[in-house]
Amino acid sequence: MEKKVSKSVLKRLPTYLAHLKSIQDAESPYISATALANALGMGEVQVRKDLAMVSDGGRPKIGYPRETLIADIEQFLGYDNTTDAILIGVGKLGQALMCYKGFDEYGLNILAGFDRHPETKHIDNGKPVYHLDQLESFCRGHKVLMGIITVPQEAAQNVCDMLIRCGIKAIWSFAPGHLEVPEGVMVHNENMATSLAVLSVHLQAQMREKKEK
Amino acid sequence: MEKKVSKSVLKRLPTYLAHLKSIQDAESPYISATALANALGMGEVQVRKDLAMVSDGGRPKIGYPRETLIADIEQFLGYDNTTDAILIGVGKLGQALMCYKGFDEYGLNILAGFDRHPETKHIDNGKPVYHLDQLESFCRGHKVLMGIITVPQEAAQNVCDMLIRCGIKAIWSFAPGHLEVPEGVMVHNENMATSLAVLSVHLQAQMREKKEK
DNA sequence: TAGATTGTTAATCGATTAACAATC
DNA sequence: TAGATTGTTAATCGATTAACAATC
Repeated sequence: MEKKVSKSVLKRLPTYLAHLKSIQDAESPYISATALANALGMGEVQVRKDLAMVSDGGRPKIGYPRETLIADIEQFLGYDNTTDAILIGVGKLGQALMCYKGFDEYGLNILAGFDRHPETKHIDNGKPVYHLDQLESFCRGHKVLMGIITVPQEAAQNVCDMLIRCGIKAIWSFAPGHLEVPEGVMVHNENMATSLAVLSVHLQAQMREKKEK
Repeated sequence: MEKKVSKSVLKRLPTYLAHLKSIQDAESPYISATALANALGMGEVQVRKDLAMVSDGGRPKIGYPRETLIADIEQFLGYDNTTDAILIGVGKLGQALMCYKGFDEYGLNILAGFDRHPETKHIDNGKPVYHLDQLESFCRGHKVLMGIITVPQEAAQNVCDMLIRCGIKAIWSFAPGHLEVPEGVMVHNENMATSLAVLSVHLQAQMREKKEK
């Protein structure tokens, strides 16, 4: 356990975690890699290997104790100690994210939103919205390391540069374009266009198939 | 051009497209794979190979005519003819997606939203919100093939089953869990948890590094 | 012609899958 | 013991990168 884990493994871990949590009231307190794989439609060898990366609680014939496995994955993903984040661009999407309660489970805590026109924005759950001018002092003061970008594409790189000046090390961007960042800063693009591309091409293939019959 | 394209290539295409569109007023009407690669921080061989999959307009020494390339990628991704979709679960996220104007560019058109309590929901841009009871007749009537799921995890599989009964072939889900679907139907999970996992692990590594110094 | 760029063919790398030994 | 399951080692597969020939 605790070896170097590739990005592909990393991306599968939350899926396991979600499933493990969803069956917490099951009969047995144990679950095998095989059972997990079947439930998620994945290869059992892959699941077993992935689990071996983050846990060492597996026992032949029995499987993994569910609670321990959940704890191991959460610890590995850093969900056990919360990450503070700020969000820039309090439009509809920004508001949706700020109000989403599920992030607690992932150890994410959005402290505040920032916007060019904070006075017109209101967040249902009472989280504050500040003017962009206050970004740097807030980030430094609260030692914030993660920034969420939900501004239009035109403003994204600009906002990104600001975040970097504020000491942000991880950026979660919902703007469709590429962002230029220095080394040591990680950007993850929540790329809706990518998802649509995959689905769109699938539908095209489907329709072509149908026609040919 | 028009060969079988792997998923990894598919996922990169929207990135190229976005960049190409963002520089439409550049001096030259041509762009080389090298230039694209540099702008996006990618390997130039990879970009060239990707482009070769969808276009045949590249000319040595000159590069690709930008407009043609854009058209080729859009055609390949099926962005040129619009896909009609419906959305289920008109909460904050659902509303944000229904109001997002950028989807036009990807050929996606969200016709309507469906909800268990449509009377309490209102969409800014006037798109209709219907009761779930009307889902099947609407989908059949409008020959809708794509469904977007923005309901809480507990309801997701249920809604998913409904969509399949309505003849939906592509599902874009924002619920965090795994969805069970029959063959021929594609699910794409917009998995926020995955993104967070990648960023979270990066931050952990960063902090560990800092401590060690 | 020389140089930049394309597209293809071969080599490398990494991730997935298969085979198998270990263990409860 | 027999069978299920783990974890590891080897084989396969696919995707990326490197090398090179073709072309404007």
